[in-house]
Amino acid sequence: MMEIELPKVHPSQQDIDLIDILWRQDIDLGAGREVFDISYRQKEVQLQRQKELEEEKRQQIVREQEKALLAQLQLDEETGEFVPRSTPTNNALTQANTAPAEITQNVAFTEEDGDAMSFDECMQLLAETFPLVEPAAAAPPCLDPSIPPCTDSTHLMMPGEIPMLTQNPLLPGPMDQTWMDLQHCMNIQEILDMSGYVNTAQPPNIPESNYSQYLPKLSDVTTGTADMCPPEYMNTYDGGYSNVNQMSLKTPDINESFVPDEFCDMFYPDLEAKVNSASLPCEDGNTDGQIDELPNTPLLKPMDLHSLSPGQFSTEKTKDMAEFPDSDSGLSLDASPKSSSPGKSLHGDGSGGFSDSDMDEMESSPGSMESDYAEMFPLLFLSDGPQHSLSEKSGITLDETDKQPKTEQAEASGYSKPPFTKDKQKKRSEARLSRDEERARALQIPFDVELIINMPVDDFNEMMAKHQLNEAQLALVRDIRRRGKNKVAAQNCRKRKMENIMGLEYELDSLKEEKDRLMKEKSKNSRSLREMKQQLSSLYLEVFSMLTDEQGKPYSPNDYSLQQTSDGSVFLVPRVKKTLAKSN
DNA sequence: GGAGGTTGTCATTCC
DNA sequence: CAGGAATGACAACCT
Repeated sequence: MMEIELPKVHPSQQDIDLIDILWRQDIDLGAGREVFDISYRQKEVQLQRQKELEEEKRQQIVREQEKALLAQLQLDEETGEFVPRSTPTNNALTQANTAPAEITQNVAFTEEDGDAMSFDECMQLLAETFPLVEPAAAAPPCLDPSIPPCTDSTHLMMPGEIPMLTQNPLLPGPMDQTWMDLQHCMNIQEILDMSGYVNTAQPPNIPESNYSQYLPKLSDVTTGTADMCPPEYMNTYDGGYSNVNQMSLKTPDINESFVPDEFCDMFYPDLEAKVNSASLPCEDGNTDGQIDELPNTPLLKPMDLHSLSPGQFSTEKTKDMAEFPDSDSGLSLDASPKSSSPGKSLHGDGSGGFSDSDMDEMESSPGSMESDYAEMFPLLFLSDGPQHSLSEKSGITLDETDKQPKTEQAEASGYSKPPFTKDKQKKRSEARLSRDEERARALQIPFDVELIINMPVDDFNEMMAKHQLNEAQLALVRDIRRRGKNKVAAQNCRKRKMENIMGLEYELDSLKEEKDRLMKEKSKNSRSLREMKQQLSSLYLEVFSMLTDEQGKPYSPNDYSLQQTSDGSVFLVPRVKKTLAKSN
């Protein structure tokens, strides 16, 4: 389309230019919209949320696992029914990993063996002792899918069969915590693979690197934000998950792991989500790849190539000085819009002062000051070998100044795309940048503004010392540097602020979802517990109905209760005696 | 023409 | 102490 309108003088060269321009426009467009377009931000946020959701679910799986394990152990400590063997914590954890049937087998009355157990306690014991009665009691073996379901055998001990779950979940540091979480996740994956829930093993997600931690330059701001998760935000979540994990270890919770359906609900969808989102890191990689594919911008502007000798500053320079008396002596005071207005020029005559809009006009007019100045005030700096090496040494790249002439060239030659908002803003930005450039030129400062801003301070000072600038020039150069630094800082600050806001919004959403999830889980557990109690109650009564004394009379559940000793045998204990023992 | 967003700049604080 | 990052506030500009 566009080529038709072009004079086909040098088709090949034009094609190349066109490709280059379009390519740059694409790059600019992509980067600009990523940073500034709210819809793109939201997409990025959604992407990030998806990833965080996976992370959360993965942590949730680990949490559930640890909860399920420690719930049993905690149950011991709270009720005193199950006396943990005098083993180290690891052994206790190992025991906790065994099936509930084994736990039942380990049941031993404490020193209060003679004490009465509550009805619920008895029923719980019964439920675990006679798992055939109701499915809920048989469910615990499904707690850990890696363990073959324990049937009616009450004398099976498999302490060493579950090595992966014997790891101490309390980990020393955040890195180790993250790594162990990943290991847990992998283990769960393997478990599910073995149990046939998942077909393919999913490699563990590589811990997300904090892309946002490295945002020192505007170019990074505009290009490196495919992953928009703010670092503070990510760190907060990392820490938060670690905390939750450790806190969950102290939370006894039996019910949620007892129901096989729930088990499947908890694990399978998450892993599925994991599989579905496995391509996310690749996207990041692509983004990075794009960044990497960006051409290494030359250190110097094309304009710089026309460097002239210092001696070429001649009468034209003075004429130009007269034309642009906005040379505000380099005082930062003059940088204020008021002082830059014609009427308030420090020079007082107001004849040559120009406002920002004036400068915009001058900048936007074709063949205007930009090129004129380039000819009139070539950068002396470039004729200076040492400084060049300095800039190379410091790795300074003048991206904006490198791109700017290209864009102008494209616009001038009719290649320009439709006027995007971003373009206008970019133009405005360039115009603002040019304000300092104009001042620098007006004061005959022989350095590029970008160089002044981006140069390391040592090199900058060296350069200042080498070129004997007057006070006004020195002040202006320092102001330009300060403003340039501050401009980038302000951009970063705003970006950070936006990321913080988005992160907080996401955190709020996550907390709401977590609350809903916990509420549902609570009601589900309550329902399950209620059903279990009913089943155990009926079982208890059924057992009592089968017990008779010497005369063949049935025992009354009101007068007797069932208790189980450490060797698994069940005794009928009179309730009166229990009450008395308790009172003691 | 006014509201809201964007950007640059200044002042200030902190590291 | 200088340099610079961070940030609130303000103004100019744009949509």
